[in-house]
Amino acid sequence: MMSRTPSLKTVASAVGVSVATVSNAYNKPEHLSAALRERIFATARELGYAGPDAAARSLRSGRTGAIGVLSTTELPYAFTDPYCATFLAGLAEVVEQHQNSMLLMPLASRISAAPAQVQASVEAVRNAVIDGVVIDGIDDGHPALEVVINRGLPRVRSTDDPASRCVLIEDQAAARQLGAYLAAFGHRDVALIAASTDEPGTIRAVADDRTLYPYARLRLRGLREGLASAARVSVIAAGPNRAEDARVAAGRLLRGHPRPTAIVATSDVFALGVLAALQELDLRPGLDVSVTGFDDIPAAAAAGLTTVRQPIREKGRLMGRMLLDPSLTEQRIVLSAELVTRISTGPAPSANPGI
Amino acid sequence: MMSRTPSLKTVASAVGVSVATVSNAYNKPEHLSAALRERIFATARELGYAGPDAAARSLRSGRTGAIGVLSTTELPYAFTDPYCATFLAGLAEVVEQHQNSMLLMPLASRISAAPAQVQASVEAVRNAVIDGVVIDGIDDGHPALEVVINRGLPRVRSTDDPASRCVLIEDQAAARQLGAYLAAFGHRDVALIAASTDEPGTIRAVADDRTLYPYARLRLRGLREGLASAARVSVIAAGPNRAEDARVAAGRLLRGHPRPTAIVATSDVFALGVLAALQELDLRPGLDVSVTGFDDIPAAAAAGLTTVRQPIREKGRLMGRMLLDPSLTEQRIVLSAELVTRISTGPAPSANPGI
DNA sequence: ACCGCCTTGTGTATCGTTCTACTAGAACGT
DNA sequence: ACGTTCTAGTAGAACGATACACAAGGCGGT
Repeated sequence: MMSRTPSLKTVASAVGVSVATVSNAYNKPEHLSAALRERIFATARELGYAGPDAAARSLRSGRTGAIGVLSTTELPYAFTDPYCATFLAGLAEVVEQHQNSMLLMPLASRISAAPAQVQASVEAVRNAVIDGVVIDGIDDGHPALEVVINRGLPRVRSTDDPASRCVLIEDQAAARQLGAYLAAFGHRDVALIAASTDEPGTIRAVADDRTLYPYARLRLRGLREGLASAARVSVIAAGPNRAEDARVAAGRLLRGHPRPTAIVATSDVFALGVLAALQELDLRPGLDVSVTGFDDIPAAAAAGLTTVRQPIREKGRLMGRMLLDPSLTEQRIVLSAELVTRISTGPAPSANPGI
Repeated sequence: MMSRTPSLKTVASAVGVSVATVSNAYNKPEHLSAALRERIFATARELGYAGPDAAARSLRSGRTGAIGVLSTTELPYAFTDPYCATFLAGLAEVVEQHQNSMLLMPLASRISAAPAQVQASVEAVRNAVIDGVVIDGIDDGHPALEVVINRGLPRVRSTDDPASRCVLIEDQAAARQLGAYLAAFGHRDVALIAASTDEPGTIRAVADDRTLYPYARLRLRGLREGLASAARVSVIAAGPNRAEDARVAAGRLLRGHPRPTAIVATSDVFALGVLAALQELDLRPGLDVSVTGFDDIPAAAAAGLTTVRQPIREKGRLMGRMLLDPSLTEQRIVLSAELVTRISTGPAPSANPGI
């Protein structure tokens, strides 16, 4: 009886009008008489026609009503990572206001490690039916980014790039301030626990910053500038942003000799792991060892963590607006970050009690 | 020079082969010689061709590589609400494994209140270029759900429905157990703070359960069954799931007379708000007033909250697999929930000290 | 020489819309 | 009567790919 799923044509011939008219009934209701429009909708309902096909409509009209999201945080962790969840929430506000949907695409950040996964994310971007992309923290040259550029999709990045519109947070400047603050407290031996594209669970000292996530890299640079020659910085790459990895990494650092007097983490999530490690060893944050984070997630205040506050949600909102709100024409917006000092930092312990 | 964005045809004529061959180069690389394939890719790169157009491909092939997500939790809160974030994380695991993307669509849960918003979400579902939909907690009859059904999209629901595949959690049974547990403790006057489709900030006593979210409704029913005739239940609808609203609602309840001996919340997020209200009034949870939640989010354990543990992440995973993994053929899966008793509950205070 | 089969590649119909340009007729002012 | 403008609707060409059936050539077996 029913010959496949009905299309515009089916409805058109059932009603006895042209396909264009049926199309207009859905898209320009004011361009045809109310009577006919109702007749069309009635027949459509009767035939079980659910409105114009989405793919065909996108193909012909060139619009899709969805924007893509590409983030360093791997999909399953995006929702539980406080930074990323806040960012997405800000973005979602704007997406909702503009009656769009958001397409989250899987992304392999670990370029070197998993070629098949990288290929998968390239495919995902290639096949994504979207009007534009918000790109949070992907390195220049990432194949998925290349596809976005090649496709000519409007894009907004959170990484400085003269070829793209972008929303930046003054990461590096804030980290510099943090470095100066620690230097003033007399810290001479600082360890940085940095998020990297290594497998979760990986913990290794690194000399260069190549495997670090872009944001971690900026923070390391800023920290070095702020500390200047006051302190030596050792860098531990500890996989993506999981508290557990930071706890283990900090445990090793704290048992090592000489013990760093300050541990800087590239995120609050990491810093909370560091605090856990201190507690296990009965060390007092701010007195025995200073600890700092980044982001100022809600849990940071509760833990008394010195950190750098960033307008994460606002960043999400602005990136969304750059894509969806034509009245926002800026090419490049810089948001400032702010050092928030709490009890987890203090003067470096004066001397090594062991000597 | 360059005549628009290049298409398959452009590349085909540049290389001197048919369009079908270029298409094959991308989709069935093994069906043509390596030499030719390379030549095609080289030319494509040269012309700035970014691979087959996503919309056209979806139209012709009928596949899109994305699944839709429809949730009662409004988009901006989806990421910060612990229940929803966990659910999405589980779903995302599976989506990533199957190399799909996920399309989050805005949804107005408040059917009655905002016709324009409802219309917007209907449009979003209509225009969504997806292969299937995961639907979490939407009521039968919601217009957006109707569109999904009409479009004939494969769907998985978390609400019992003989016409759809579904993954259920034994909400009601667990709530019944909770009711019996409270009854055994001698509670005679129980207040339920329930998530509703009211505006955030709304707090009102309700007689019927019509405005409650579907999950809240089930929990109320179970609770009533478990308490049976042992206690009277008053229901407060407190808007969507925000701790702050529950704090205010609980404050009113606790200052009222007679004061309920137990406050049941339809989620842990709510319950944490209730605990905050107790603290403000110097009341001791489990001694002066018993408090229970639902979900067993991480913060619940820390707060000593009696709650019902649900396999939220697993539910997300299973719903994803039902859509994407052909080897999972069940039509209906029921997951069990478990009562977790902690210090926030105890015997009802023996008598009203005022008398 | 002949058959079948594999490999590599080709034409072309088709997916279901929206867009552009156009028309028939009514309404209207002069 | 005539030109203009408006309304309600139409015809047919895109949009950019993939599916399907088929063809040319090489090659091995009998």
